[in-house]
Amino acid sequence: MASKSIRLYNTLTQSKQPFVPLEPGVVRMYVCGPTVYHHLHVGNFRSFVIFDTLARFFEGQGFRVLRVQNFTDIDDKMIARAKELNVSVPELAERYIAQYAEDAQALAIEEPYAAPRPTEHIEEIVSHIGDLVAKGLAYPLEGDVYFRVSAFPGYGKLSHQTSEERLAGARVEVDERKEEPADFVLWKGSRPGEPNWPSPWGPGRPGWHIECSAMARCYLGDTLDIHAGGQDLIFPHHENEIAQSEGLLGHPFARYWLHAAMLTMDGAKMSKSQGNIVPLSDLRVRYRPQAIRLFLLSAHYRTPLAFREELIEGSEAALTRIENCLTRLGHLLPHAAPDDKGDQSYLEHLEHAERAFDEALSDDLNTAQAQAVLFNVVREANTLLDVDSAQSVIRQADSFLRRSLATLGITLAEDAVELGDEVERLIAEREQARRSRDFQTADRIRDDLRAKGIVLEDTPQGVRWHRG
RNA sequence: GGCGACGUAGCCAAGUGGUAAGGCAGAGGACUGCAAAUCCUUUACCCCCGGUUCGAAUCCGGGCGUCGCCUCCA
Repeated sequence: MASKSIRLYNTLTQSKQPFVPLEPGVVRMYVCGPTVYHHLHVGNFRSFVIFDTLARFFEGQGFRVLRVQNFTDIDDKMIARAKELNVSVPELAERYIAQYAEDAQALAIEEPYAAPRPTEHIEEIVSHIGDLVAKGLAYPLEGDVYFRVSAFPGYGKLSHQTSEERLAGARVEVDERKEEPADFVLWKGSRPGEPNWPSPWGPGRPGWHIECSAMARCYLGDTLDIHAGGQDLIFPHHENEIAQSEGLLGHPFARYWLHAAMLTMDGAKMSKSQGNIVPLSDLRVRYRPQAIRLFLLSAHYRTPLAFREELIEGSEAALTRIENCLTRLGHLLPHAAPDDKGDQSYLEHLEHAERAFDEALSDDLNTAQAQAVLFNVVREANTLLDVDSAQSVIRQADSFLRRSLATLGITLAEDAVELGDEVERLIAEREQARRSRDFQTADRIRDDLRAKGIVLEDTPQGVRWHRG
């Protein structure tokens, strides 16, 4: 059979490559996290959910995953926003890190191995910059420190464009003090009143790009297996990280660079600066978070995904369909034939589906394809349950669905098992009424319970209920 | 202008050489006391024009259109 290898599209090589970790069985993965100055929107979470799913898949395949995802808690935006809200920068950071945590929990994003913040790693950052200066790769300038792009020959290898090529279309004001327009800031001297830390070049704060280089190295070592983020980070952020890290250390910073495409809204990228954002904290109270996650994984991660609220509604319907299937499986299990063999051909079919599901995710994390496999199993299981069922089949279908959902990070809330005596009594009463063909009473009870959020469904195996 | 992508049913979206996954929505039907759930049926000239090939949504060329990055950005 084809190799079981996982293939990932590497932005660096612009091709899909078999994934081979540096250390067998361990995946060292750094995901660029958010700047915590505002509510995060659904678009931000697309990439976090995607790379969380990748980590879950690796784990399911037996890897140990060291996933680091940072919080940027100091930069110009943080300072400006803190001033706007009249709070300190650390207070601002705490507020939005807490907000992120709530959002992430709702979307079932697993706790990372580490969630570092630059303000807690100033020492490593300053030291990294100092080494770059000593090596001639950076130069101090009036309290700032800049990276000398001309001293790093590989600059442009990730974004596949040299700085000269970029210059042609440059529409940006160039800081005339810099040696070259492409040089970027590593350390930013502070102005009065701004948060600052001591350094050999005077008080200041880290530039944006350096934090990831320094913190990734700190937690994961000199070479990462995977470095991931949104496509909009390819340039300049990740290009600069490569320069900072490889310039200093002299070997590859990350072996696989993964980039998630943007979530779009009316054809344009969802982004704060364009003012077309939907904060996750708003969305998740209107729609089930699991449905939001299902939606975010409904397209392949390198394809732009169109966002509209009605699409989330569609995902809710799809999610309900899966849950109904699981409910049916659970409900029918006690009534099924205790036949150990079950339907042999269907069991084989399920095994095939399991392979197909893994294969889809192995192929550059094709979550859309994986979802298709999952929904096919839902339909086939339903078909089977309509006519016949054996316990072995039910158990296996149930376990396939649960395992697949867990891999995608779709965690289903189990209905509370307790209905309460009163409700139990009403359900029994309705059953009695139905048996005596008193449908008026039966329907009245059903309506009453529905009003209380308990939905009854009559099946050949007896009444079934769910909350809704 | 440079670099990188994309254009598949009403909508979202898989599929990189052998006549098109999946989800949502719509229509019809089966089942049901009625519902609910479920199942079945049903909707695609794969942007356009050339080329390569026995054969292309899939490869090549051209065109049209859209998006991203080049400035903070997941």
